[in-house]
Amino acid sequence: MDANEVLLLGLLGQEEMHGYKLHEFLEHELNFVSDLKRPTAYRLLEQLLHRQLVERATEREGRRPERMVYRLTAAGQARFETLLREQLADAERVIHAGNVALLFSDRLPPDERRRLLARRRDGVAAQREVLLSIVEAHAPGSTVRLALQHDLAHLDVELGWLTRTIEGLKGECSTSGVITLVAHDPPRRTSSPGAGSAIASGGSKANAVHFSRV
Amino acid sequence: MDANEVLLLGLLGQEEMHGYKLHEFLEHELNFVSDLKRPTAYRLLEQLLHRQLVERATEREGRRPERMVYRLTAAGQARFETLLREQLADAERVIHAGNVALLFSDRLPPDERRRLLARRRDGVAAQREVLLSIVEAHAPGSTVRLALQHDLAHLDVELGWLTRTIEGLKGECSTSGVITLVAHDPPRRTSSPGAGSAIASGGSKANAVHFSRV
DNA sequence: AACGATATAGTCATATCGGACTATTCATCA
DNA sequence: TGATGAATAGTCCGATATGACTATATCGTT
Repeated sequence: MDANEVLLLGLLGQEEMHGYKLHEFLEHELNFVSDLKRPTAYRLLEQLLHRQLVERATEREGRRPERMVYRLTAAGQARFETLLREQLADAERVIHAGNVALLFSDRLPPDERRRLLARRRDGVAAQREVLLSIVEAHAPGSTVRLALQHDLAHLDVELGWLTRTIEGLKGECSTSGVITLVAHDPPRRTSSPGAGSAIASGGSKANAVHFSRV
Repeated sequence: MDANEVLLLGLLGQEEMHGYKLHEFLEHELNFVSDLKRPTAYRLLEQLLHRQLVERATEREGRRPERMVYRLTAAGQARFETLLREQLADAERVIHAGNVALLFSDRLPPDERRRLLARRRDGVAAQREVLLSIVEAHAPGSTVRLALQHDLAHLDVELGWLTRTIEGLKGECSTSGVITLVAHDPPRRTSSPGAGSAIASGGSKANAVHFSRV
C-alpha cells in the first residue's frame, strides 16, 4: 500500500537510517500504526532506491559490521510531500472483517452468540488497555499521540458498541429469524421504474435473499 | 483472508448460488461489509470445491446459457460453523492506514494541515451519508443492519474525532514542533532496570527519535 | 577459547489479490 | 438479419506481502 511508502519516506526524511533500525523502530514504537514487515521494508527500500527517492551509503559505527544507511533525496522529499497531502485528505474506506461473522451470527444459538461476542469484547478491552498505556507515554500534542488517540477512540466505540449489542441480545431465545436483504440501490438497469419504496421490490427477479436461521 | 471463506460458505449455506450472482450480490448488497472481487471469488470457489466444502452442479434456467451452481456440503457446513465461532469471538486488530499521514501531518504548514484534514472529514461525512440511507433500508434486528450499524458507529467517531482534532488545531501558527517518540516498552533485553519513568530513558542507545518540522 | 546472543543484511518460495481481458449464449430492437 | 447488450463463466499476469531461512561479525560471559 501507499501508506508504507510515505511511512518510510517520512521516517527517512526525519533522520537517515539503516534498514534494521527502521524495522526495529516500526516494531517497537509504531506497531499500532503500521504492521510493515521486515522483508517488505527491505523490498520497499530497494524499490525506493531504484526510483531514486532515497540514496544509500555504507558506514560503520564503532567496530560493528558495515551498515547500509538510507537517506532521503530531494526527489524523495517531493514525493513524500505529494503523498502526504494525498493521504492526509483521503478518507480511507475501512472494511471491518469482523462484520462477516456478525452477518451470520444468527446461525448460532443465542446464548452462544452472546458468549462469543463477549469474548470478542474482552479482546478489544485488552487492546484498549495496552493502547491506553502507550498513549500516556507520549507527549500531548505529539503527532504520535494524535494517531494513538485516534485508534483509542475507535477502540472505545468498538467496546461500547459490543457492550450495547450484547446487552440488546439478552432476552432473546428464538426470534422468528427470517431476515431479508433488500436492494437499497437496484442495480438492474432494465426498466425498473420503482423508484418509490425500496422494500416493495416486486420485480421479476427476486433480488431479495432471505437469511433464515439454521 | 479467512473472512472471505466464511462469507462464501455462509452465503452458499443460505441458498445455492452461481458465481456471477454471488458476486453481484456482494457488490450490490454487501459492499460495505466486504470488497471481495470477482476473480478472487471464483478462485476461492474453485478452492472450496477442491476441498469438498462445496459441490457444483450445472443447471439451466429458462433458455439462458448453462450455469454452475454451488451448494454447501456437510463438510462445508461444519467448516463454516468452526470459522464462524472463531471469527465471532475474534477481536481483529485494525490498522488505520490513515494514521501514517497523521503522523507526519506536522510537516505541513498548519493551515494546510487543517484544510486537508477538513477534506478528509468531508469524505467521511459523505460515506456516512450513504451508509445511513443503506442502514435505513434494512429491517431492524437483521444481522445485516447490525453490521451496518457497527460501521456507522465507527464512521461517527471518525467524524467526531476529525472535527474535534481540526478544531483543536485552530489557533496554531507555528508551534515549537519538536516531537519525541518515547519508548513505551523498552525492548532492550540487556540490563534495563529503569522500570520507573518511561520518559527518562537515558540509556546508552538513544531510543528516542526526534520528530521535528521541516 | 568457546559459545550464545545480538546487530545487521538480506533472499526465496509461496500465497494472495485484482485489473484487464476473453468467450459464449440469448434477447431485443432497428 | 445484423448489431448490441447483458448474463454467465472464466483466465492470466503482474504486483505485493510475508514466513522462514541464511549469513556474518562482534560482544559479553563463562
